This record gives sequence, structure tokens and C-alpha cells, in this order.
Amino acid sequence: MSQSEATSVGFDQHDHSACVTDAIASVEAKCCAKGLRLTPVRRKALEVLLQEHRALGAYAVLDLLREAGFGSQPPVAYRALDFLTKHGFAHRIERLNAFVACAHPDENHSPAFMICRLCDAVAEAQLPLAEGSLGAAAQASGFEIERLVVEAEGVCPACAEQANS
Amino acid sequence: MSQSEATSVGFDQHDHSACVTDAIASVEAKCCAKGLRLTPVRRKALEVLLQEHRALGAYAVLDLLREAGFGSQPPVAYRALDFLTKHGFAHRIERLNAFVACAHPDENHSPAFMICRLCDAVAEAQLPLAEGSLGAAAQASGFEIERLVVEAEGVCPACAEQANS
DNA sequence: AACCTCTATGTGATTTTATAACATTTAATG
DNA sequence: CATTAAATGTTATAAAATCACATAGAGGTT
Repeated sequence: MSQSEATSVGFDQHDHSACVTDAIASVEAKCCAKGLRLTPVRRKALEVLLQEHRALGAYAVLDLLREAGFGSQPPVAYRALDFLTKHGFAHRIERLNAFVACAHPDENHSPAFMICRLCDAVAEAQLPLAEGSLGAAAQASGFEIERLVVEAEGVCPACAEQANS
Repeated sequence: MSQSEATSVGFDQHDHSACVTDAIASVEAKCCAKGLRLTPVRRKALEVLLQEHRALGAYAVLDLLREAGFGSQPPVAYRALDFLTKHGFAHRIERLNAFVACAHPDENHSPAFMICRLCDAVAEAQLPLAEGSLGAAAQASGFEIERLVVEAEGVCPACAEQANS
């Protein structure tokens, strides 16, 4: 992947089953390296997010966890998702009250998202931290940025094309 | 206000009662110009957000509306807030499921927010649309941005100072 | 004024999202 | 093993948002 396109894992096609396998392997390695425990529920929750490859609400994840034989109460899903987001293996999309698997599990990053308002597809891009003018405004007012939520809402290429036809 | 600080209405002191009055007058003028109806509930909801000068949940707004003699069911607040956000007189803070009055009612803008995780104070800054690298990523993937949510979470100057003492 | 229409408001019920509290189990460590 | 800490399961509840439908007002037309 060239540098110019490295910042967006997006609305394009790809070999999905390989992408899932690779991502899990990568997360597994990271957990091992950091002494984190990728327990069965957590692993399954990640798998579910990767499989679907879109933003899933906590209750959708919960349904899939239950089907897989795990507990069926909300905290089961919320705890697994907390773990994943806390360690950067997944992200919470505030706009949708939903979660996506991280598309860049290897890099240390501040994620930005493009959310299609028609099909709810979500693409993740990278953002240089303290991006431009907001960083400047923060500095000017003495505000310390710890986390940055950037979510663009709009229409993805596929939906735009459909609308035109 | 000089250009250099014009982009942040922030964590600083100001003459609040004048700020409320001015903001309402400004919104009133805009509504009149555009043929929008700033009805009593809507006006009161805006007033409430301006008075508090921080992010308020819909139910907090609802409480204040009820106290002022308006209906007491959730849709009352949500509808007023919908009106205000739809026309840019207020903004929704996704991170907090809450609403703030717009700090720049006169300009056509894409707002960005700085949210203190300790005291929940919210400052609004302006952002050039299609900000930097996200705009580039969107363009590269064919995504059309319609709305941009930018919310920085961190610690405001006042809370940072308190933590140091 | 009487009528129509569209928008806005009021209200009850429900859905969706998220957390609190506490018991139980499992893993890691001495 | 025994002890401790982390993780899971479950009940209950809180918080946020929407649905559906009835009523009321504002604007325009004759």
C-alpha cells in the first residue's frame, strides 16, 4: 500500500476472509506482547466486528455473542467492547452509538471515520494528531487534547452511484 | 475580537447576560429573514442552552421547559432541539448525547468542540471545511462529506490548574 | 367570518442504549 | 494448594430517543 492511500481503508473491495484472519492474528500478537488477555468472549466480539465489517450496535454484538453460546445480558457485550476499544482493537462511532473493528491495528493512531448515511458503511482514515486549526485553537485556549473524535457523515461512492442511476 | 482568537469561544470569562441577549436577538433576526418560526418552546429551549452555557442533555432541557410551563414529554424537548440544530442555532455533542447553543450564530461554519472530561465544559471552535487530510482521504475514496463531527476530549485550563494545586 | 391545510404541540407508550450492583467463576501468583 | 485479582454471568434499572396519534394554531383562500 503506497503512502498516499495508506490513510484510508475504505469503501473498496478486498479479500475479506483473509482480512479477518490477519486482523485477529495481529491482535492476538499484540495482546501477547502486552500481556493482555484476549479471552473467548473478547475474541468472538472482535471476530464479529471484523466479519460484519461495518458498525454494529452493542446489542447486535450481544445477539451474536449469545448465538455463540456466551452470556446474553448487555454487560457481556459492553465489557468485551470496552476491552477492544480501550486497547485500540476497535473504535466506538459516537454518531451511531456503534462499534467497528480497527482497520489499522498495527499503527498508533488517531482514527477518523467516514460514515455513509444511506448504508451505514464506515471507512476509517488516519489523522495526524492535533490536526491543523483545532490543535491551534486548543493551544490558544490552553486546552489539552487527549482524544479526538472525527466523524464525517455523507454518502459513500456505492450509494452515490445508485442514486444517480 | 481579533482574528487570532476569533475561532474559539471558549473557556474564558465574559459578560454572560449580554451574550444571551445578543445571541437571542441574532437568532430571532435570522429566523425572521429566513421565514423560520421561533415559537415559544423553541425560543425557551435556546434561552436555556444559552443561560447554562454548557452542554445539556435533552432531558435536562425538558426539565427546564416543563418548569417554564411547556409540555413534559420527551418529544417536546427533542423537537425544539431538532429545530435549533437543524438551523445551526445549536449543536449536538455526540460524545455527550447533549446539546449546546451555537457560539457563532452569524457565521456559516463547521463547528469543532473541546470537551473537558472533568467539568463537562464545552468550547466551540471553527474549522475550515474539508479539513486537511480527512478531506484528502474522502476525495481519494469518493466519499462526499455532508457533515463533519469534530470533538476533542481533554482537560480545560481551569481543571488543569486545579489538578496542579 | 368560515373553511381548508400545513405546521407545531401535547401526551402516552415503547424502543434503544447503557450502567449499577452483586454473585460466581477462572486465571495468575506465591 | 491458597490467595488474590481479573473476568464473566445475571438481575435490575437508568438514560436517551422515537413512535403513534390526538389537539391546537398559523396562514392562506374564498
